Amino acid sequence: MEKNFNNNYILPNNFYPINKFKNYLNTGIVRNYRKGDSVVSPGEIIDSVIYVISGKLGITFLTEEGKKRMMFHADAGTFVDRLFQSDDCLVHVVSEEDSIVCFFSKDQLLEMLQQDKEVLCEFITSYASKCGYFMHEAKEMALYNPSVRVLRLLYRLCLTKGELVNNTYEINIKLSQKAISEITGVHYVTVCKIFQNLRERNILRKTSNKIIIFELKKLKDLIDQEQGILNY
DNA sequence: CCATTAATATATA
DNA sequence: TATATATTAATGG
Repeated sequence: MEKNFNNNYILPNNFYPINKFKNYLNTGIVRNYRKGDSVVSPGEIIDSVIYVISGKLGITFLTEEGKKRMMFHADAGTFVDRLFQSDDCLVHVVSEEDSIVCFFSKDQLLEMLQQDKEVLCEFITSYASKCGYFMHEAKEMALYNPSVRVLRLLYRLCLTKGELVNNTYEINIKLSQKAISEITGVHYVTVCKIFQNLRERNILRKTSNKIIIFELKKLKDLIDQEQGILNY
């Protein structure tokens, strides 16, 4: 297991995978969903852990005004906990791709964790990775203003996933402005303006599947100023 | 779908 | 009260 695994969960998906659950699929209930299918309706109580065998689930919650907000995505190997959560918000789980999932009840889960120490370790590690993501999220929201949050996300992505290619950093990642908006809580129009601004300053450029950073130091400087960067 | 732009409204320091 | 951010709506790739 890598050291520091807990620090590398920047995006709300690909949390630490629990591969050993695959050995116990026969003890749970396996179901197939098509893209767009609802897996758990808002308010529905299923008292299970939903393990994603393949595909991807999207977990959103409804605001009081009835608007949806993304919480995280559960990729293959990760899970959605609908067992230990205290439910004071309306969570909606939707299949974002054709997916195969396995429902484990509390008894089935506890049995696995008791039988197999490695499963226990993976489960805790996976939960910790998700917990770490949301703790970071809470800290960002509390300490930084919207545009700085976007800059910080880009900076962190560069440090962790950036590759130095002839004097520029390339982050090979498919990340839409809308996704960045969901992660940072910054309105998507504002995200668009931020990228426009960064492009004009020749600090970085984003394409649909790549972010190229020309001036990492300038990016850092903007973050350290702790101000908004949009001036019109 | 996703990104851009403008016009307008809120929010915040 | 100036600046930052959100909202809405229209438009284009």
